[in-house]
Amino acid sequence: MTITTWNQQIVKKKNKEIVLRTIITNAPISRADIAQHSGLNKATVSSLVNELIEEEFIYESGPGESSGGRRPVMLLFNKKAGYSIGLDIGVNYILGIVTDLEGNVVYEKHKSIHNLSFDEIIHLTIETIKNLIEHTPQSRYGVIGIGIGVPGIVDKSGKVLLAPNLKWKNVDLLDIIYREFDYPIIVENEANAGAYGEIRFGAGVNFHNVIYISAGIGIGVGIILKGELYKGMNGYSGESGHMTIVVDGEKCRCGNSGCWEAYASEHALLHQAKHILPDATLEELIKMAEENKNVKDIFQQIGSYLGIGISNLIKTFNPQQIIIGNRLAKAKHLIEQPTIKSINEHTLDFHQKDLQINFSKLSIYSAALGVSAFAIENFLSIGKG
Amino acid sequence: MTITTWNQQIVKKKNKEIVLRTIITNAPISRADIAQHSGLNKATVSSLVNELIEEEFIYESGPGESSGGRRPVMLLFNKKAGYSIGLDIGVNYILGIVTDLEGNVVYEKHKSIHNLSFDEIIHLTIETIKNLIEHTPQSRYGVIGIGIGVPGIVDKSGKVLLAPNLKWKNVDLLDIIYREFDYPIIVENEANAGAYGEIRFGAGVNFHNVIYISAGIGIGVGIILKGELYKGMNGYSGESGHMTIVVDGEKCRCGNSGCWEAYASEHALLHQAKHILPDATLEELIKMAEENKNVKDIFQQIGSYLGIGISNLIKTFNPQQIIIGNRLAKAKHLIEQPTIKSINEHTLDFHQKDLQINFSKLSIYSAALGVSAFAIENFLSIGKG
DNA sequence: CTTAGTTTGTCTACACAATAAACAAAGTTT
DNA sequence: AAACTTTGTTTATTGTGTAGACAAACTAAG
Repeated sequence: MTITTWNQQIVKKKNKEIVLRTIITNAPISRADIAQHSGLNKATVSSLVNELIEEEFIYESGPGESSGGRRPVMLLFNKKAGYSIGLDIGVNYILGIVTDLEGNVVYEKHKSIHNLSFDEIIHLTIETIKNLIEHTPQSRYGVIGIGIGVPGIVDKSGKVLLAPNLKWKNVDLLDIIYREFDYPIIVENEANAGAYGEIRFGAGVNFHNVIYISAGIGIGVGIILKGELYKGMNGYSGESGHMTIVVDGEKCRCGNSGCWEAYASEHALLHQAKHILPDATLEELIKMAEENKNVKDIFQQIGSYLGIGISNLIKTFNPQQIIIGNRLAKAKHLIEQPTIKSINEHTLDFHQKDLQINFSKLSIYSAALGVSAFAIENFLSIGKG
Repeated sequence: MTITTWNQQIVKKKNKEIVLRTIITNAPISRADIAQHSGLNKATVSSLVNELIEEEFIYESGPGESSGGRRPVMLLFNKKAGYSIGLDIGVNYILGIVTDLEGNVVYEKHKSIHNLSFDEIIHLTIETIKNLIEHTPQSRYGVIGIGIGVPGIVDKSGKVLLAPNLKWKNVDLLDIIYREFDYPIIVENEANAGAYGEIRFGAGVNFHNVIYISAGIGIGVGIILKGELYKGMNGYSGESGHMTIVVDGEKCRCGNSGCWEAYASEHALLHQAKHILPDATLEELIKMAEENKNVKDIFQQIGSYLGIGISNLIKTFNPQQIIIGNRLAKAKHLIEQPTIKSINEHTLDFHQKDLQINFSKLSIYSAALGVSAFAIENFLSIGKG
């Protein structure tokens, strides 16, 4: 059982990473500026930059503006050094994307699915990945990894223990996919993926303590602390949708009663709207709410309950930002006000100071971009010499 | 804005810390064993060990058992290299302790207080610290720091924003104490301190994701993630006592209704016992419960509600361990069973796998030992050359 | 008791990364 | 045209960790 010890190689690797991230964040930037920005010596920066150029992670884009002396050589991140693949397996869709290293989608494949068997879903997933790989542009490092988001409980080895809406139990998804594709593979819970997608490319850029509320059929929570995803002991964190907000309240699908998601999810919404229009979809109800006061009231109530659960999380985490995402975010114009009002009423002023409450910016792409970002992150931190 | 860059000095410091911690954890241990255990080179270990001996952080305790060759020289941590001071300011007591670097209490001062004014409490605190310093044994590094735990919301600069039970508001306690004592000072919320105390010296030793429930007059929560205290954006995390568990439920002192602590705290207990015996104390009720079924039932109900809130936290954090501490832990024999039963009923099997539910081991010392440990930790990581 | 082998801890030569300072290159300002 | 400024590279130096040789101190087998 050896610990991570420190030596010169690690120092170099860490500093190289600092240089690369400085370039990614501040591009275009010169060697001299990197040195000043990072505190590293000019010579060190020069040497590391040259290695990064050699490895095609960055490139020189030509001279910049002089500030009274020799003109600097500006450096840019080579976002096309490799490409990442992200998949979001939903209840009635599979969304696959190919992104460059900056998270720009260069190709996507969206398929609606209905009542497919387990085998059919797996087959479709594999076909989708094959298609995505085929459509990945040529590059130095090629496909640098595959990330897959799933609406369920995923352990740290990439096994899906339970995905009620997919009716999956103990599916070793990572293993199944790895048998077909010899790339680094990441399987992650959809809420965790969405959270990461948003802090990397969406509403949470530059935020470090973020709680992402994935409000869909159920409610999942993605927890970003100190800029990193928190997963808990086994990877089962963020099941806050099942926290009790009404002791002995409404029955929940999980067997308990009074769970948050029994009051504030899409499921709860559809359930409440049943007596107005049975079998309505979220999208239909959003339209109806324009003219039907009763439907509008239901959205308001959902927002209000959403705020109560969010308030609970705020008290526990004292986060910098709350991001509301997934399907209910489509009803932003209907639920934003009641949600915020409810949060205001239930939360102490302390906790609301400096707190941002936002909706997802990446819409349906949150989770797919998130898993894609995991793969990129992995590649950038271990992929370099 | 310079980032932490990596160079040889930092490498050395980190490795020295690894060597020291290896000794602390595995003492008595030889140089050769440290090398094998840490992965560092024998020569490196030898050199760092000699520096640590020079600095009196460790010492050679003589030859150990041979394993078939030259007998090893065993090394021990010099727990008497310095002493730390910890204070727990409670509602009706002040507890001060002096501990060695291993957290052993070498001197303590316990004072009960009643209805003291703010100035009187501050004065008493300062007098207590003076007394503790006087009773600190002579050592190489003397008093290495002072930690103070307070039942209230503390920001990251050591300011007490709100301590309802002390009736404090915006008290810059760190500054007040620092004017009197020129030592490193740490002011921390009582639940955070208790959590840290327990993972360092109590029920949570060797656990890394721990939620500490400080169940006193109110309920505070200390959150240990990946072995570190999580404090949130401003330091206000862990106010989970005010999470809603019954929408529109019992009125809480915070202004909201249905808060967890309105159902599961000492305050809730005393409130419910009012009709049986007005003005009873927790200690009296614990005694009464032996023969009075009604009182026993109240404890059971408190335990049951305690479990509901704990279950909420388990779903969110997927922790490795729950530790129940502070005053209600005195009623362990009364509330343990109903609490665990309630947790079982409200929590998914996944989350209960590998989960430990324990009561505080340090009784009244949790918080004082915790802040003392903060000071020690601080000293050991930055105090070394 | 002798001898061979083992373990511990130190010493020496070396490799490697960061750094400071000198320097060359390429610009601006007066 | 001369002096100054800024950028980026080169060179010599410093300070780490490491491998391997070594001496010291022990065990075990004959």
